[in-house]
Amino acid sequence: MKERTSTPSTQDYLKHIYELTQNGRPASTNDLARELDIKPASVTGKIQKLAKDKPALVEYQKHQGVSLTPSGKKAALEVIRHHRLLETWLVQTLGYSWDEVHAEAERLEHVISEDLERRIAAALGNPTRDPHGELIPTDGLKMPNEDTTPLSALRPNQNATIRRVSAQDENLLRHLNDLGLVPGVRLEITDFSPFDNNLTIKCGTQYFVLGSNITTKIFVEVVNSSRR
Amino acid sequence: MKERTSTPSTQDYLKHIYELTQNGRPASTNDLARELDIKPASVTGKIQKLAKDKPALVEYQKHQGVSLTPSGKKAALEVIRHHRLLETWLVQTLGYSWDEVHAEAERLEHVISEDLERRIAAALGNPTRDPHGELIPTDGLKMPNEDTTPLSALRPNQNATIRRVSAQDENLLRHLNDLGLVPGVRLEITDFSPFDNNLTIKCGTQYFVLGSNITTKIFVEVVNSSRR
DNA sequence: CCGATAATTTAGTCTTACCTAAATTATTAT
DNA sequence: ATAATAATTTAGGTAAGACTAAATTATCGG
Repeated sequence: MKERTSTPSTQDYLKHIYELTQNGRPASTNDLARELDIKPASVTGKIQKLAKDKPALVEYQKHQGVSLTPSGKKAALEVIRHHRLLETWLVQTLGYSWDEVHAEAERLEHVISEDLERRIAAALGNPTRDPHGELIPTDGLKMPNEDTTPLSALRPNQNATIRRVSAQDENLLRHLNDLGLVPGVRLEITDFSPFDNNLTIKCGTQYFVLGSNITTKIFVEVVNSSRR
Repeated sequence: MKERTSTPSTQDYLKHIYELTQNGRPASTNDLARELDIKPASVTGKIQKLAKDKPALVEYQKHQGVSLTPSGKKAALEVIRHHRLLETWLVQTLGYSWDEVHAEAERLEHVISEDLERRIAAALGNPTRDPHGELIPTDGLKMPNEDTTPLSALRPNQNATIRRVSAQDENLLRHLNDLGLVPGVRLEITDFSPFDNNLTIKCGTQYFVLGSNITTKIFVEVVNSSRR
């Protein structure tokens, strides 16, 4: 999160707790504060309030971190659905490129109605992924399953298809777009350097050497071939 | 304005001052408070701040009411442009009817970027009027001129074309839509009752008797015919 | 196990913007 | 003109939600 013009909303809290919590463990005050670009002490205050609201949106124990209750998770998925539908809409109907849409969607996601959400979804044909390949929670607020691995986990001779790119940095996204490393694209690992964890991949007729700053953000579906 | 969920933004203040000020006189604290659905005392406080900000967005003297400075007017026209473009977009691309769009646009108008504004305008072919016939301020934030009269000012034998309907009430708008009293439609005054100010109009093959609650909200362009 | 360091929480302050009630100013009718 | 009424402003209170600094609790290497 870059810089803050106003105070983070409850929805912002929930969204970031959802993301930070994807690893299975509760989110720390510090990490949340970094994401929201406010001070850890302020997070503690807000979290304590969210935890004792009724219905409680988060579960919280001192020094143990925060996680979402079922209603908190619903609210988080709602915002994420908004965000991803909006990004898809901006790209498909107004000619935005995938690196330009994040900030705009970030502001719109909080104010669109359920009615508008559904109309946008319908107009787009109820898409299941946004322009980055991220899954869009369903109307019923279920997050679809997905079986992907970070590109960084692959080794020479493995083949894979890019499913999603989890990044918001505009420059990085533009760069990947220029290289053609976008969802749907097929690639093969041709080399791995244990020293710096660089991967060399072959993509169409081109070869790229990618550092872990990139390979940890590209998630692929492994194609079980050339395994005999 | 119906009910308030959050605190009115500066943009809300400016937009309503703009509207209330269209009659040439400054807006009163009371009227503003009613529009914003907060108490007059709260308006005074906020107004005093806006007046001494730099650059000042409003001009203000105790007990004399508020008006917009040039920069305040620019900011107001910006929001109004957003609002009207959004309403047009909702109607034209997502199948909303003109009575459904107000509340949604009211929330979106504050968060869209100039970039998105221009893309929406371009995608719609840079429209000059919104679905209610209201003029959309230009990209350069000039409000186009218009020469219309309220329907209530017409008298029998006059002919006119509906240009805009200045109302947000959903029921009223739906009603007018059902009757076919929408921008572009031609009508003729056939009767006037000085007692209750009701007008009878002929519109196509139908006759309607309209009270002043309606006739003051429909603005028309008078056709100089049948005047001999 | 224990001290050093890092992470987190508490306590207290500040700002914003609402509210109500009281005081003031303006307007209107007699 | 003046009393009654309406409109507006002031004063003081409250609630959020940020901040800093100090206190507390956890974690980790030796």
